[in-house]
Amino acid sequence: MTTQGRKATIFDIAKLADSSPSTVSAALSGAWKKRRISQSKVDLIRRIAEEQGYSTNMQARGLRQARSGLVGMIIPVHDNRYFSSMSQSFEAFARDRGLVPVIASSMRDGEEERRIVQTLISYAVDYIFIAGATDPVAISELCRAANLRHVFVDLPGPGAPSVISDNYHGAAMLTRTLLSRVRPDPEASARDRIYFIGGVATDYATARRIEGFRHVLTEVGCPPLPEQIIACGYPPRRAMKEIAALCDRLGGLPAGLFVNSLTSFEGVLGHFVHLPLGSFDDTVLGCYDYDPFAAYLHFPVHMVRQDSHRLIEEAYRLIDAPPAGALIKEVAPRPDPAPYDLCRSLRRTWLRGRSQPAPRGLSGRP
Amino acid sequence: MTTQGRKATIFDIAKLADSSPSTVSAALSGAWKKRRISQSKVDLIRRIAEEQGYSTNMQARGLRQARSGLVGMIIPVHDNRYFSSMSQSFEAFARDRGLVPVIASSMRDGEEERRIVQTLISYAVDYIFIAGATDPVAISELCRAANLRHVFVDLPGPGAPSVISDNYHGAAMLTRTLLSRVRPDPEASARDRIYFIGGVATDYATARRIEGFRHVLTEVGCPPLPEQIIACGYPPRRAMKEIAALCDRLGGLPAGLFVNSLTSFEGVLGHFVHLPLGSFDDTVLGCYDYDPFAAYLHFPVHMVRQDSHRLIEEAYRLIDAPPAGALIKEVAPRPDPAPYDLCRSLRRTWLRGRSQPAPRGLSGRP
DNA sequence: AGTCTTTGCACAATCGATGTTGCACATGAA
DNA sequence: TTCATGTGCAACATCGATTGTGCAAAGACT
Repeated sequence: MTTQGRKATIFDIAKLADSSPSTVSAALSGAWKKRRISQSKVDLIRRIAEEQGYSTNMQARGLRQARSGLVGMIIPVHDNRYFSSMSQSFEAFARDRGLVPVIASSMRDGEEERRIVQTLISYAVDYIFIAGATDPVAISELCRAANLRHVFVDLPGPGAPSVISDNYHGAAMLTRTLLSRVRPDPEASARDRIYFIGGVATDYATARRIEGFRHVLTEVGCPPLPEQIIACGYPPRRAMKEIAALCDRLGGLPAGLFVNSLTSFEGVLGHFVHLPLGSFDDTVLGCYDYDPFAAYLHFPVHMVRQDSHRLIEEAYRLIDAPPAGALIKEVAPRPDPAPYDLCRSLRRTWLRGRSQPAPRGLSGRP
Repeated sequence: MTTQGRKATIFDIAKLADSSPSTVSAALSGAWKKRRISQSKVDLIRRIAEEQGYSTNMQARGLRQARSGLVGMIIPVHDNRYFSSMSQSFEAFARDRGLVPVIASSMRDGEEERRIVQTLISYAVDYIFIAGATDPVAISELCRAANLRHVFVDLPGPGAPSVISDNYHGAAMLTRTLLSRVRPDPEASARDRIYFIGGVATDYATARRIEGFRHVLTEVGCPPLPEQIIACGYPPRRAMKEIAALCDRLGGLPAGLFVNSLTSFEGVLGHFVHLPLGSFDDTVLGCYDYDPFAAYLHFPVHMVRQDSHRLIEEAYRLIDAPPAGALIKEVAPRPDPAPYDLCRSLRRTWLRGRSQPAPRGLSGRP
């Protein structure tokens, strides 16, 4: 390509091809059949464009077409396996459609979230996904005003379709798993109960999980006391503080812990580092969300694996065929059974002592 | 705002303010002092714009100004703590500058990477960061042709500044840590050695880490044999296969394992699940990269913590004051000591049996 | 040959914002 | 009163693509 200062435009190509800008545009955009441009001219123009390293100026195209080819997605944070897996799927599906994904994190700040929506509107994104919305009502309003298609993921919102995990049944499932290792007893002391920690009680997802948690405990005759539910927000630091306070109150770790999210789990872990050895032996842990590393901690953790890929897939489906109202589509999560068994067996071995060390590293399930 | 079909433009605002589009533009863009627009007119225009829910059409502005306010970043994958932390920092710095971050993942596919660069160019991004580039030479060429500022991160490239981790010394440090638990012995059997696994040997970062690894081993009189270095690529699956094959060859796990990245570590873990109990007792693990959950696995892992925030900070610095050539700025990583001690002590306790269980959950360092 | 149709393309308006230019009016000095 | 100097703003060209319209030339048909 001619190493000029500026990028080539359709005008430059037109001059070189002895043709007009509109013809060049049609030839390169694929509209040439409709516009009856001859095959030979198209070939010529394509060759020259190639030589010149031409590429469409998307700002100009977008301005003219009142679209941008961008699709936005808002997530609370990037550095979290659940949301980063969503980003990965979101991006893959966007590329399949020839769209460019723009992913922004709100840090769970409602104002930041609104600013991001405004910005995306300014850039004329074709539609947006909002995952884990902090202020869904405001978002819906902004989008409606700008006539912008949108779908809520993970946390539902009004005035637009939502795709969410089946939090109620997922939580019930996890609670039952925890109960399989904690004998339910209505007379149990505070320390012998299961505690729910993390999340915001007014958030739909957290609320539904708490309902599931409560339902199962009630079912076995041990309805949770108010203090068994500690919805202290999502940031790791909060969970760390709360778990520390809880341990102080109880004189030790409780019999079971239902952690509401990976970020809260990070905080719980942050406290565990400070605990004396053996502290975890009589505690059973569950986490709503999956992380491949968290699944292999030095103490067993039951995890609920949300299918972020399917969440995103369904979200695209809803964007393509927008239903009228604020439909909510639920996607079932599944448990991740392997780690616990592994870890429990491991511990048993360690406790048994190493009289007959197993051969290192040869394959074979425990 | 008047609930029309379309969004308000400066023309609409001009009409309502009994003024002209250029005046509205100047009033809203902040250039009004330079253009001698009266304060009263500015106030009027601002009020009306607010009422109408006006927001600048960034495509039009970008077209006119030949800039977009977008900044791009390419990373290999989203769902990896190292890169997602980078995204987080990248985004924060971008917002500080009033720019909109566009983050894309290449899946370590050179062709995809080039397509992404082309796309970003089409959208007239102001500059781009490339983290963990797969084909840095091609990227530099594309950017130069489009006259696009760029910086390489994590993996250096030609023709532009680079910010990378001090892989050589980081790897040397990690190797020395591993050696503190594996007696170096020139006569050691294949199984009693330390193996390096993961990464691409021709990648700069991996190459430097291998150099550091080799240097330290050579220093203690045990230069690594060729088969001790298994640069099998980044995908988890590859590492899983290789570690399985290695275990089969050796009749068990080796004495030490230097894992080149988190993704490879995921693969290693994937194999460990299939191993019999007690397999890890005589193996010391190290991983170049940090993940908060991976730091607390059920067996000890030494981790090198790269300072992704500083990497990005330095990258922005280099973008702002672009040096002439292909300068390389190195940022020191640091070890993450806590987990190993914790885990080792934990194990000791478990092995000792539970004659006197520690009080659960009360604070106090091990 | 004359009319009609089809082919192949160029022209010009348009998207919304920016920034240069110039004009009308006001104020102050001579 | 006249000229110089400011002030406040509108007109217009521009960015690079898309798209509705029009118009020659070539071929088809009577």
